[in-house]
Amino acid sequence: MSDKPVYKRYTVTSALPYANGPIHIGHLAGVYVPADIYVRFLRMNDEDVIFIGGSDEHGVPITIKALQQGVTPQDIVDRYHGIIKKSFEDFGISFDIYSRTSGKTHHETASAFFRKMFEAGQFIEKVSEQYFDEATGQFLADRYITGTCPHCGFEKAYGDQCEKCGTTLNATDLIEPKSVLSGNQPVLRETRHWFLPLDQYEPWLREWILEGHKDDWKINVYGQCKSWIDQGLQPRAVTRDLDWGVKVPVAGADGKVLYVWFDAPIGYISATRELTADWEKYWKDPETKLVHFIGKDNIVFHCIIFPVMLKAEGSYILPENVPANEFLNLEGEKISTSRNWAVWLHEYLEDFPGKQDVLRYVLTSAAPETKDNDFTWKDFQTRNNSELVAILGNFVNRTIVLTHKYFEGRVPAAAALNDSDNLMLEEMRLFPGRIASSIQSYRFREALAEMMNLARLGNRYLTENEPWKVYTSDPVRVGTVLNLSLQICAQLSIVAEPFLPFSAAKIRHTLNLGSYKWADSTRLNWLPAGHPINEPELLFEKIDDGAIEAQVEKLLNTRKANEALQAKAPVKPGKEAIGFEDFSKMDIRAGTIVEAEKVAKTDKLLKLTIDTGLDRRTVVSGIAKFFNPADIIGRQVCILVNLAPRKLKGIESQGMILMAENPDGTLFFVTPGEGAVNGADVK
RNA sequence: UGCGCUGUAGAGCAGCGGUCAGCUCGGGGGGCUCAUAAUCCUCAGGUCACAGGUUCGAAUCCUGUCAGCGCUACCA
Repeated sequence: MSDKPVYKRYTVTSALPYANGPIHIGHLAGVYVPADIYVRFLRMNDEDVIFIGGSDEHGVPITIKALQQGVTPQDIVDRYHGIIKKSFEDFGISFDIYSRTSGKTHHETASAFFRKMFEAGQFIEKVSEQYFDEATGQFLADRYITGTCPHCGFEKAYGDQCEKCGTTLNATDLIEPKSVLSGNQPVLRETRHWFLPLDQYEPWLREWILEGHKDDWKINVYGQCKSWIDQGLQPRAVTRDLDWGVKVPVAGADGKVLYVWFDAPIGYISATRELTADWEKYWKDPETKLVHFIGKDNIVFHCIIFPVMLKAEGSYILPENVPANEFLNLEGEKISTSRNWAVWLHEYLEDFPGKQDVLRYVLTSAAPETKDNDFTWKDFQTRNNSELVAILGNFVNRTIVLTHKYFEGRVPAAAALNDSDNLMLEEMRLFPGRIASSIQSYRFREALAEMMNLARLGNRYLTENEPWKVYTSDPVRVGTVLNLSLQICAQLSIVAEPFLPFSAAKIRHTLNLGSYKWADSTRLNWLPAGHPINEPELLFEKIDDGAIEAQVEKLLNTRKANEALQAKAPVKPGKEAIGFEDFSKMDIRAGTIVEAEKVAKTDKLLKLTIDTGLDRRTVVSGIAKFFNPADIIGRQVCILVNLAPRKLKGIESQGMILMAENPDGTLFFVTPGEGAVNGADVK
């Protein structure tokens, strides 16, 4: 960091949460808590810093959700924007502004941004054929088209991906495509779009990222960027045929909007404009340090695409760092908004009132900084009870209580210091620097642990000096010990501020202490002798098993509800009638599985060898989730033998095992029944 | 399929070529009693995912394998 330029101010952004659901602990741990720690720290250093957030409110999923619920997209985003904004405020995420991309300023800003690039010839225009729904008179986004997957025959595949077999699709690949809007078959129609030629920026990206940020970007971020650049960048469309979003501000672009990933990051700029008339210095002055806090899914957009946009536009600075975190799981499973598998911030705030700092603490100490991590309620409880309560809360409490007990709530004078005092003070002096250095290099977990070590130092100091024993013989010595212990509390109130702002304020109140800057944290003499302090109040309280069990119960209910929902899935509707000839074309035989093994690097596939009576052949079958290879060897099954061979993961599959499938996806073998010989004809 | 990140004591992490592999929580033992049965000291616990290789020396570098997660272009 030493040979880096010195910055005059900071622009800190945190990923714009998508306004189709509330905020959950994954968002917090990955993005908002670390960003908030960072900016609180900068503010304490008297840095000129703005902290930008806002809701990302465009994009197809929101229009789909609106359609499903029979309301407008604006209704959807209004609802979630409100919930999100309020929960951030209550939680103490200290945004300077929390804006939204459906706002007027944003539409103007994004529009102007596009126009400037457009006029400078920064886009490529391409005409292509896309599906158009004649009934509703609009082009269809890929997610608005369903049809039969050409790979697995699943009938509800989307235009971009088949959720059954996972294959990435083009809408035009679908067999019998249908419009989600009208149910009609859409027609292909020509449409014009604008593309950002990322490929042209490849040399520049190489220089800027691969050489310029080799050492200061996190390894996961750098690796991901390198991977993208090395694979070769392609032009990306920046417009869509949709009516929800920022209108494309170009003649002849009616019915088109900016694609959501193009407009969303511009939202950071729009929010800054709303915040201050002086916004340009935060975005265009090279002496401003721009930092994006994001999750790992957003790396490419913030490290490649948005920088290319900024570069192409020409007048903006580039991010100095993009500290992306990995993901947080919940009780061993991926957090999922749609499956309601989450701890929602607004619910947490209701269930645990006044405990913002507990969650901040747990999420910071278990932050997924280098790899995915797991949040469990048990861990939440343990960290609260045996760290926050036992180490930090207890130290402050015992110091305050002792001061009241022996000195009527006034800071006693420190007499002559002995070696142990001086040693302790020397250690104390080191903490602020260490914590600062960790925060500056985005190691918040480490910084927090260091802060806790200061409380540990305090506990050890008290225990070693035993004021409760010494008092009868040497009250003056006790005065010294408590004076120094109180100074530790004061220092804690300063260095804990970025992590635990609510508790830091509580300590300050108890100590009857004003606010201090980070630079004051090495002073060590904040409390003069005679200074009155307030009555002790507990910083943290124990969380009992009942509260934890209630939360776990809540999750179990969610899981049950999800399973019930799955089981309730309706039986598929019948297919259209076929003639006997069609049926008799199929050659189905009884056969026996003689070998079975898992196909490497797949979840679902088993490689089976089947004795069909006619021959022995290899069949690759997607049943690994339900059957172990060892359990099915020797089992008799029905097999379609005259199916054209197909390669799966490089293995040629010669036929298909007949399976019955429940609506929830559970599979069952279709068995010929006792006495059937291999090769028996099934008809 | 390709690429990226990750894999270290029961749990969460640090170390990333060279003193006995460290820290926090949990567990065992002891001390203290000011404190929310909290604190303090101490002990036990690891063939550093696996297999090869480079090196005087590897958790640390290289190759391969396995596992988790993500990305692979319209997904926010």
